[in-house]
Amino acid sequence: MPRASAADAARTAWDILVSATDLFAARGFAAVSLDDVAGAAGVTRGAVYHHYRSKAGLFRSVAAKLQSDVATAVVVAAEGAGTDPREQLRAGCHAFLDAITAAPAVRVLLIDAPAVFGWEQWRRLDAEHSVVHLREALAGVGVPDDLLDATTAQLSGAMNEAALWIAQQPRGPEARDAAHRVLDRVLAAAIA
Amino acid sequence: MPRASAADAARTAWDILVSATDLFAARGFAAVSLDDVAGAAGVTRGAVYHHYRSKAGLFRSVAAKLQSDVATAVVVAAEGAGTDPREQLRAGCHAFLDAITAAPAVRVLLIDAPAVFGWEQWRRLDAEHSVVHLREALAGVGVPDDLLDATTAQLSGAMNEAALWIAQQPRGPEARDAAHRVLDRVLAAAIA
DNA sequence: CAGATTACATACGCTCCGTACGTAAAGGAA
DNA sequence: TTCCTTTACGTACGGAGCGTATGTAATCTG
Repeated sequence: MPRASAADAARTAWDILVSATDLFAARGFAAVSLDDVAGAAGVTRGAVYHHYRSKAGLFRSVAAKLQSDVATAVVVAAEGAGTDPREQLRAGCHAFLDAITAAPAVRVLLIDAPAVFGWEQWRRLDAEHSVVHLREALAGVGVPDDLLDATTAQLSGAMNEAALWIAQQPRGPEARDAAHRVLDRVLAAAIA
Repeated sequence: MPRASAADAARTAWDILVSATDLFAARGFAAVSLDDVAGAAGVTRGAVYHHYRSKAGLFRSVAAKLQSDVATAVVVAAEGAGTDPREQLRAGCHAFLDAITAAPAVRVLLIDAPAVFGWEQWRRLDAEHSVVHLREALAGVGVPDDLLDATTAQLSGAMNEAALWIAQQPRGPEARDAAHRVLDRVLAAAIA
């Protein structure tokens, strides 16, 4: 089979990434083979291994993309919420809930990623992109240093579980509303 | 090779379960083969498949055992905390943190289980054993019905993440102490 | 325009899961 | 005791799927 130009190659890599995102989100990491991904992208496994190191490497790229999208939404919301650190924290947290439940991100980021990468490695990736902002925001509203990491972890855990709960709930709007209200109470406690 | 009596068979099943628990906790579900488990237990894969339906079935038994141990510790602590529902809730939650971080349970229950079973199925198993008590306790301290599930989810998520955080932290006692203090603040908010 | 490199496809070995089958001992029934 | 059935494994086999090695043609570079 012939070969494509540099631009086409980038397109191929992108197609693979999109197909992989859809399949991983729908079936989970373990239930998706690289043949599935290659077939959905219209290429063979050779192409996948050319653009990504391994199945885990491909998954890493998928997760990084989703993570980045969520983080962007959070930052935008926080910056658009004025200058009060408390209000920025609130806006960012609520935006996180909405962003991570809207995308096909929930399963990939919150279920499979820790298992595929191992928790410590996943934690580092998460910390670099998303949790940094939460940690900084909590520091900004006066959470004491010795409780900062523990507070960040528990708040992050609460939001993640809330996202999973929303995603699985049949009544979408009501569940989302309830989750946001509970999150406000939890937030109030964390920054009290 | 000869055959063992009924008592010996139960012992074999138990040995397999123990070996599997150790290996799954140490390396994670995906990185452990049934040959590894069989070898550690001193049998062949045939014995494993005789006592358990599949790799996932074996993992399910491992998770159920760990889950049951944690739940028992929580119930004992709650019952030993007097009759005040608030105090029972507090005692149960703190006992949960200690129990799940003490056992080799963290990785199995909080990282691999959701990925292996899928979140909804895992959620059902978890709800039956552990989260029921949390939900009942929260209802008992006056959390309104329309926020009960959301509160249960977020509190559970906060505790799970706290457990993972403790397990990964180099300074064990300090981290544990910080997590318990933050948990008290979160609890206070949830039941306010 | 010729060699080097890129962008794939193809082919192969290896690991590992699940199942089918074999087998020998245990636990009754006569 | 003796036979028969069932249990408790071990062994052997097929298939899926990952990763790597290799082939090949088009593109880029000088």
